[in-house]
Amino acid sequence: MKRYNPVEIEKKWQEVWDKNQTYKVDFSDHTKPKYYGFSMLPGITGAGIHTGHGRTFQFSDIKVRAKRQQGYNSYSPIGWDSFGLPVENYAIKIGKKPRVAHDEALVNFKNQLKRLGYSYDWSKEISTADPRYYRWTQWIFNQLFEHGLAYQKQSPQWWCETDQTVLANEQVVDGKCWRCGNPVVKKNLKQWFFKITEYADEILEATDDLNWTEMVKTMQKNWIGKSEGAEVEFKVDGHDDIMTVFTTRVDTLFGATFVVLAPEHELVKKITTDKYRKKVEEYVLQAARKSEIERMNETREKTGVFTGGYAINPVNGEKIPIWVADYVLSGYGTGAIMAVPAHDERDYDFATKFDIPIIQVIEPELLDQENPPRPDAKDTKRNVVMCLIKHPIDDLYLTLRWNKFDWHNFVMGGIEEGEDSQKAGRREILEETGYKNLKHLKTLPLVMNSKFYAAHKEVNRNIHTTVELFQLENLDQAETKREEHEDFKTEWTKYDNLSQLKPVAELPYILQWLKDDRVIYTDEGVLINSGSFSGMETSQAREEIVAWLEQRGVGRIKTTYKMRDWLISRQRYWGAPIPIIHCPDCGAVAVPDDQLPVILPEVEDFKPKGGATSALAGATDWVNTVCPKCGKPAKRETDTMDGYACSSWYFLRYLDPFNDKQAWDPKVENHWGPVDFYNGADHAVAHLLYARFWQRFFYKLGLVSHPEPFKRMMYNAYILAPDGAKMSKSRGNTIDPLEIMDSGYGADSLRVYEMFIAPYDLEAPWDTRGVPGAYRFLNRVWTLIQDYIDSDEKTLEKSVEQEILMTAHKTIKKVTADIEDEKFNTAVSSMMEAVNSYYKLKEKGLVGKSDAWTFALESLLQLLAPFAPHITEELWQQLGHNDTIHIDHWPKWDDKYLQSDVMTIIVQVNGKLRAKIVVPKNSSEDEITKQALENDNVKVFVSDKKPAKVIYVPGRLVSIVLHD
RNA sequence: GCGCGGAUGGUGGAAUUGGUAUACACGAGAGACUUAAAAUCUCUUGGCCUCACGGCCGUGCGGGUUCAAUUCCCGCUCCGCGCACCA
Repeated sequence: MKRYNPVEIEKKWQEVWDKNQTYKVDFSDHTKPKYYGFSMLPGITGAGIHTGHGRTFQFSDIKVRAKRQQGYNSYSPIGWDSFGLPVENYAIKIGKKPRVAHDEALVNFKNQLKRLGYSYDWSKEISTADPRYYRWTQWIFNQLFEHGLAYQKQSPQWWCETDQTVLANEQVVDGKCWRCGNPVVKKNLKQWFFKITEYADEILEATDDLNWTEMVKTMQKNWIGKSEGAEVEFKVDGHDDIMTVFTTRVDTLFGATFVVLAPEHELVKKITTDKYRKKVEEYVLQAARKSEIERMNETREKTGVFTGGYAINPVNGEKIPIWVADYVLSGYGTGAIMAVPAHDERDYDFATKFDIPIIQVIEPELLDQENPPRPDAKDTKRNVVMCLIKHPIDDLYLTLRWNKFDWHNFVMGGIEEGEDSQKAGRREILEETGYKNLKHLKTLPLVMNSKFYAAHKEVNRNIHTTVELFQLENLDQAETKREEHEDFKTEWTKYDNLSQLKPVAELPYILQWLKDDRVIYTDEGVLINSGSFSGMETSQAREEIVAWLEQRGVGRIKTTYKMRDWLISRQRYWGAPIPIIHCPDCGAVAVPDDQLPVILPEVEDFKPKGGATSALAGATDWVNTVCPKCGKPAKRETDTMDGYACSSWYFLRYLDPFNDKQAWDPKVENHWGPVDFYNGADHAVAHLLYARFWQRFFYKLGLVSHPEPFKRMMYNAYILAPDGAKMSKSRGNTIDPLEIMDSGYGADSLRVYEMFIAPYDLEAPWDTRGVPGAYRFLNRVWTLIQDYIDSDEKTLEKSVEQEILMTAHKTIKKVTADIEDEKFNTAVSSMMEAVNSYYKLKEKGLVGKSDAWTFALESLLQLLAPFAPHITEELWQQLGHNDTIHIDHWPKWDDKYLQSDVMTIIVQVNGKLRAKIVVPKNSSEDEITKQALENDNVKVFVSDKKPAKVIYVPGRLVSIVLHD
């Protein structure tokens, strides 16, 4: 019997696959359905890949391999993200030129990936730094430029001092550079942008329908950050200037008691009066000096200064002060806001700090769930005061416990003509409780509308409640004159027990107020203090107030996005040159398509110089050229493109990698696009948004057949290091797949463990004993099949044959479904179960050549092939097959083998498992329940009691319910 | 702070529409084979009680719905991730 030697057979089969071009795809072959899948383009670094990356690549390999076996023409390409910061920084580190450093690192990458046995079509390998590739990246730039989607703009941008370049918003994480982790600063520079914002709405709308990991969809939606609202114009008092603000809550316009400009806002200088100029200038300067990191780490303590200017609220003509504060961002909306402190937390904090009035303009509408209004009762409307009365010393509140109703609440009463709520409160307290010496502490700054059925008066109450907090100075009581004592008793209640009061619909707000001394109502409700709009629902008011403003030309509906345009300029050498020539007469002129590629010139010193220009500026021969339009001397653009540009279309180049007439042939894309399966553990926002943007642009140009590039995007987790930390080279805790393979376990064991370790979306720590475990499993598969090969013909007993076939068919069904559902870990488990079950028969000497065994073992190999391609190919051949197992070999199951002629029924007594009974499949309900009740153990628990109920769930259980 | 996940043995993790909790693997223990070890094979392995049959408890905590809850509902605690003054 041959022994399982993974190192030997893996080498052998990798050579055979290479030679036979087993995984090579013929694009023109349309005889089979296509399947196009792969993982995110690997970025070249000095470190190579670790087992976490390996797992990521393997997910797509399994999907593609399974489809290939299922009769699809499966294409899994491979390529390299060769341009960009990681390679350049690595080159600087090892003191070699980027091209050389890249080529050397690539050797290790290729070796790793080849040894892992991924089914790539290596004949179509691409690299983004290959001029034959970036020629078309530049061509796409020209297309965008031509369509007004690439433009140059001077603006403050993120700048990384360490990497000496600007960064896109998406590449700044928590105020730090995504690459080096150092804090970034803002620099005002002239930069190239792609106008992704033009596609924001389109991309957003299409997001929900994508079959993508939900988290990624949510992140993208948040990143786009669409918010629908209105612009409102405020006249500046005594100026011709108009101050435009953006708001999503135009319904709160009557509650605006001040307006705020961002420190960078252009109006700040103009409207500041001389008296406040010094302070304002100081504040603006200070805000500019603050790094973003400082702003983020700060507590949210509001700061700001008054400008001396006033704005006029268009809706009521009120003059309200104009402030400058850094809690208003210059880059969002109009960089100016109307502040409504009653209904916005930030504005509230600011207003309380600077003593600015707060005006409530929305009243919450509350319904008492336990005592809802009754349709047959009369409706009564009242203004009411609710009195919270604190004990003079202890943390207790005076409450009323009602005799006839299940009520427990605060002292309440109507506010009468000529009374204010405080006065009414004092009167009610005296009348109902007799307490007379109280001091008023405060008023809840929120009047609430609530509706409930008042049982003691048999009417529906619709009340507007003002809540007053009093404290007793002492416990002196006057005689209470009324008979109300008969209705309730007074009671001191602890703060913690106030939540049990009823009926008090206002309770949540009251409790929050007592606890935090801060209640800001930001939800929907009904307008008050809002002129002719009072009484209107907020949603309706939003529409009507905008209409009102629009009529007068001082406002309009407006949609704003958080997403900004994509900044693509990089002041670094190692990237695709931006194909632009700056001509003194013609301006920025695109290099004509037939002159592409603009080859990245060889330079001696490629290191960043730190200025606003890249190292390319030093290549004078290259920089100095002539204008393609007028022929006059002109200079080339020296910025290179963001590496993300290169990786935003590679999935299209994969479909036509050697085309030197066009980026890809739309006819090929029409058959092979879009990508059926795509996965990765990074780039949830940046790369995936950029790729979607470009795909949509290409779609408009008629170059691709679908508006979305990736049908399925599976966002997987990375495996953690054995120490539970993130695997990283700097921590020194990475695990190199080569090391594991070289130690004798081979790629297949590693691959099986990678899939078995955890579900794809779970971060699980790497267990160094996991690969040996997977090896044991494969070794059992090997032994089992050797046993079969060495055996003679055998006639199996019927029951044994049935058992084998049932296991085989069950496993086929389970693994097929699990791969489809991307539950790779349970797919492996079920194959292990099958092998364990076959092994038991083997130990009994029951393995022998027979149809059942042949089917069981061959189908097992076919199911295992995507996970462990080498051992399965070897054993497939040993079983006498001359073709590869990896093409067109997938087993089918038949449900008829899954049925057994008996079934196990669980018997529960009072919900507890008491017995299991085995009954023939066709038993009737009566037979089964009868048998259940006759079971000895069941009898013990039923004893002499009579079952009150017997529930039978067909094929599952009998549940016997006894009375006490 | 807001949003979204999650919490199951010593460990990684399984469990259709609510219906045998802990599949599979790792680790641990015992045994077989062996001069011995490794490898391999078999058995045991949630806790407590019991000679055993079996019983009681058990899926982060506290309640609820149900004949029946890891699963559904309400309230909490802790952990992870995302967003973070976005008007």
